[in-house]
Amino acid sequence: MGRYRVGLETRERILSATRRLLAEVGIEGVTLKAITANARVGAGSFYNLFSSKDDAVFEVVREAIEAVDPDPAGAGTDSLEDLVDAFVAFMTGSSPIARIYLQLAGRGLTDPVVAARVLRSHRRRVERFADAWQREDPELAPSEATARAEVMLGALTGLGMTALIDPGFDMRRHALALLPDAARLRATR
Amino acid sequence: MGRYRVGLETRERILSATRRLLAEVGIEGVTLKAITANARVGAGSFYNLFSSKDDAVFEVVREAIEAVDPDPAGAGTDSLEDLVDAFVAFMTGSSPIARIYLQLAGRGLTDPVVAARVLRSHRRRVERFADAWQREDPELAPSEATARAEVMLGALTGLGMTALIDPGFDMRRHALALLPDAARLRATR
DNA sequence: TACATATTGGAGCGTCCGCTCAATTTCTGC
DNA sequence: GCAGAAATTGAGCGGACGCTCCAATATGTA
Repeated sequence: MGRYRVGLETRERILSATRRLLAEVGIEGVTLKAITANARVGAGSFYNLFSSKDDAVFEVVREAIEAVDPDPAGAGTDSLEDLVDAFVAFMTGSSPIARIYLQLAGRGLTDPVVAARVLRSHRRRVERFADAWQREDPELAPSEATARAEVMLGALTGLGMTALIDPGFDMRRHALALLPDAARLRATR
Repeated sequence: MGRYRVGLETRERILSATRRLLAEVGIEGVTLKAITANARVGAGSFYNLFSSKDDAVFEVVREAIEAVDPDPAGAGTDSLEDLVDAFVAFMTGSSPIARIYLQLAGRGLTDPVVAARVLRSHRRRVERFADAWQREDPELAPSEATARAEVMLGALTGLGMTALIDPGFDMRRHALALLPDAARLRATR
C-alpha cells in the first residue's frame, strides 16, 4: 500500500481530485465515481490507497488545516494572536475546505466514527491554545488556561460558521475582540 | 391542503414520527420510509402535507426552538440573560434536536436552499439579541448592538457545538461569561 | 532475469433513496 | 344525502451510492 512511486503519485492525484470536488460541489456532492473519474483512476486503485471515501476526505481537510498552522513543527513559539489569525485565515481564506471542516464536525454530532476524529483534533487544538495562553500569562492556572482555550475555540468556531453563512460578517474583527488585552493590542497594531 | 380535521391529525402524526426518528437515528438515518412507517401513513399522504422530506425536518426543528423561547409572543420583554439561558437550554437540554439544528446549519454552508432557511432564522435571532442588548444599555448605538449580538450568537453556537461533542463541557458557565457585567451578575445571582 | 509484490481498471453487486401517480375512500358544508 | 374537495394508498420508477472482486499489468528487488 503506497510503497511504489506510481502509487504515491496516484495518491496525490486522488487527493487533488477530492480537494477540487469538495470545493466545487461540497461534501454531499462528492461521490466515489466523481473522485475516481476526476483523478482518472479506477475504483480499485482508490481502495488500494484509501480505506474509504471518508478517509480521503479527512486527509484533505487535515492537510488544509496544517497549511495555515503558524507552528507546524510544534516548537511552542506561536502566540495567541498567531493562533487566532491562523484560524481566521482558515475560515475566511480562499480555501473552501473550511466549510467541509464544519460539516464534518456537524456529522460528528451523531456519527461516532467521525466524532472520534473530530474530537481528537479538537483536543489537540485546545491544547495549543491553552499553551499559548499560558505563555501569555504565566501566572494563569493550567486548568483556567484550558477553560479559556475551550471558550475561545468554541467562539471562534461559531464565528467562523457565521462568517461562512453571512458573507458580510467581519470575522477577524470579532475574533480579535476575544483576545486578552495585551495580545489584542499587539494584533491590531 | 390541510383543511380537514383528519389531515391535521395526520400532519401531527408525521411530525411526531419525524421528531422521534431524528432523536433516535439522527438526520442521516431518517428516511421517508421510516417516517411513513412510523406514522402509519402512505408516502402519498406525506407528500400531500409536506413538500419534501426536508420540509418536515425543518418544521420539527422550528417547533423545538420555539418551545424554549422566553418570549414567543415577541412582546420585547426578554432580557439578554433570558435569551442566553434559552439558547443554552436548547443546546444542552434533553431535546436531541439541537444536534439536528447544527447539522442543518452545516448543510447550509453548501446547500443554497438550506442556507436560505438557516440564514433567515439566524437574522431573526440576531435581531432579538440586539434588541435585548439595546434594552440593557440604551446608550448603545444600534449598529454596535447588532455587532455584539452577532458575536454573542456566533460564540454561543460554537460553544453549543463544543458542548454537544464534549459531554464534560460546561456550556452555561462559559456562555454566561459572554454577558455584559450587569446581566451576568443578575444571571448568576 | 526471475520473482514477489504493488497497482490498475471497471463491470457489476446489493442496497437504498426520494418521490410520483392513478385509483379509491373519507370528509364537510349545504 | 349529495357534490366536490381533501385525504389516502403503496407499488414501483429511475437512479444513485459505496464498495468488492479479480485478472491483467507494472514496478521494484536481488
